[in-house]
Amino acid sequence: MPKKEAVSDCLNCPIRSVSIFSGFSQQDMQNLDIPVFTMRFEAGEVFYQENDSTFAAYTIKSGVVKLVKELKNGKSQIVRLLTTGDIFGFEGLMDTHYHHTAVALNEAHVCRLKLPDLISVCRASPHVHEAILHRWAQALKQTEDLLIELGTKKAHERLATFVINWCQHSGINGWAQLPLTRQELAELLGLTVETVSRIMAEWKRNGFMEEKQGAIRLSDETDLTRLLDKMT
Amino acid sequence: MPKKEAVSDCLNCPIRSVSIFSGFSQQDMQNLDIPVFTMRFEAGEVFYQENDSTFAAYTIKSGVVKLVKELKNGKSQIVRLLTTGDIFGFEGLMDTHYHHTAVALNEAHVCRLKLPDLISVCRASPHVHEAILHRWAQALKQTEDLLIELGTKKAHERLATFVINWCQHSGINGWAQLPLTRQELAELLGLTVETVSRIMAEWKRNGFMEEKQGAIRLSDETDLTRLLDKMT
DNA sequence: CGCTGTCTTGATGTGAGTCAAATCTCGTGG
DNA sequence: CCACGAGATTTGACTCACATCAAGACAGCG
Repeated sequence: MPKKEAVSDCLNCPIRSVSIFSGFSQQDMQNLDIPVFTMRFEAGEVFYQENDSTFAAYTIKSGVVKLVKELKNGKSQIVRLLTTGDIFGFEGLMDTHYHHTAVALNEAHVCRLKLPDLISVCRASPHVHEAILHRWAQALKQTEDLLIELGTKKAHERLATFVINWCQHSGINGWAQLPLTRQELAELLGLTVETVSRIMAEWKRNGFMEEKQGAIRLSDETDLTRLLDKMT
Repeated sequence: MPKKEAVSDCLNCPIRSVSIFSGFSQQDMQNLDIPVFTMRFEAGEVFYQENDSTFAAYTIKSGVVKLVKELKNGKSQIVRLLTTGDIFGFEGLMDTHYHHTAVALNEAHVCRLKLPDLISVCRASPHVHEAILHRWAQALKQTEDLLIELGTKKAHERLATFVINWCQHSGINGWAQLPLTRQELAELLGLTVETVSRIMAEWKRNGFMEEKQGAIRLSDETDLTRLLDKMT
């Protein structure tokens, strides 16, 4: 069960600078008189399902969230991965139903904004409107990048691109928490569990990569990188 | 050479109802005092290249335009196909460089709006701002759909989905102009020319499809459709 | 009418999917 | 604290869809 923790203190939010309220002054924030709730979701918990009626939008304070689409044939495709500062559920601004299923991959802290409130903020503030436009653009770019991976690259290359990016973004002295199962990596990259497993196992044997309790580290980044610079 | 035809008569534009000015009244349109040019591009002509400095945005009055990305390894991926009513080059609103190369696939008539003008219109009119947000959302959806095709489906299915959609949208009594070469179909669907050619040739032999001077027709849509309803 | 580029077709190779089973991990309850 | 069991991961053997390489066939156009 997701837990509603508290009314958010947006004014002092640690991620405000990257949020949709980033352009706001102290004053603006104080005028922002709508309820925002901080909530905690456990790994595996679902924010909403594809085709549910839209109801609220979310900002991630910490944690990783996947947006998935399930197909009639039983397969799933992860469409986007979201982390701190990212927003989701904003299709509710223009559509009556969610476009994806949103699931927490690890413990996640998010702020929830009910849509009617969001809409009124949007109307009132060009800042927010603009910020949201930016987020859409960003999402599109991200999706296009993944599209290109799937359309033009082989299994090794897709996985290498992903792992390298992931380690760059969330790496602490080389080690990066990897909250995705092999299955999920497969669903993201358009592969099968077996293929993902085989490749990662191979890299670990090679010494390209280490893995320890859900975290990975690229031992010799150059090797894997060499795999990539032939491409892009 | 693209030909600048004339200053556009936006007020009486045949596609105004689907344009970003769709919410505008007669009055609004008359207040809209910025230069818009109608231009004609021939098949193969390039609107702009990826990484060019952004300069103008376009609305399609007629014709088909592809947005492509070229990779270091020589491959290309078509990221989106655009037709009447679609807009492109709008990343210029938030970025200094174009994200794709835009190419006309057949004779195309477009309206060109210089970015500084567009920005001022945007600021002045929430209508436009909102319309653009909608377009962005639409582009994202379209890209996600393609992503799913590439991530989860086999060659036959990808091609079938595409052809069926294409014929539904642009079909006149069954016949639909198909301004894409096999090569371009391949670049859109993450396949090779040979695979595309083989599959389409097979369908033509089977009687699933006919082809005549650059146009196609699904003879018995049910057969091809049956291929698909197992999926989605 | 020949040339260039597109499309088709065949022969062959291989990357990755499929099926199946062994092994590892980790949370749970005894 | 350990044993158990469910799920995740790895590995192997096999298959097959699609890429690759290599020619022809077929436009459309100067």
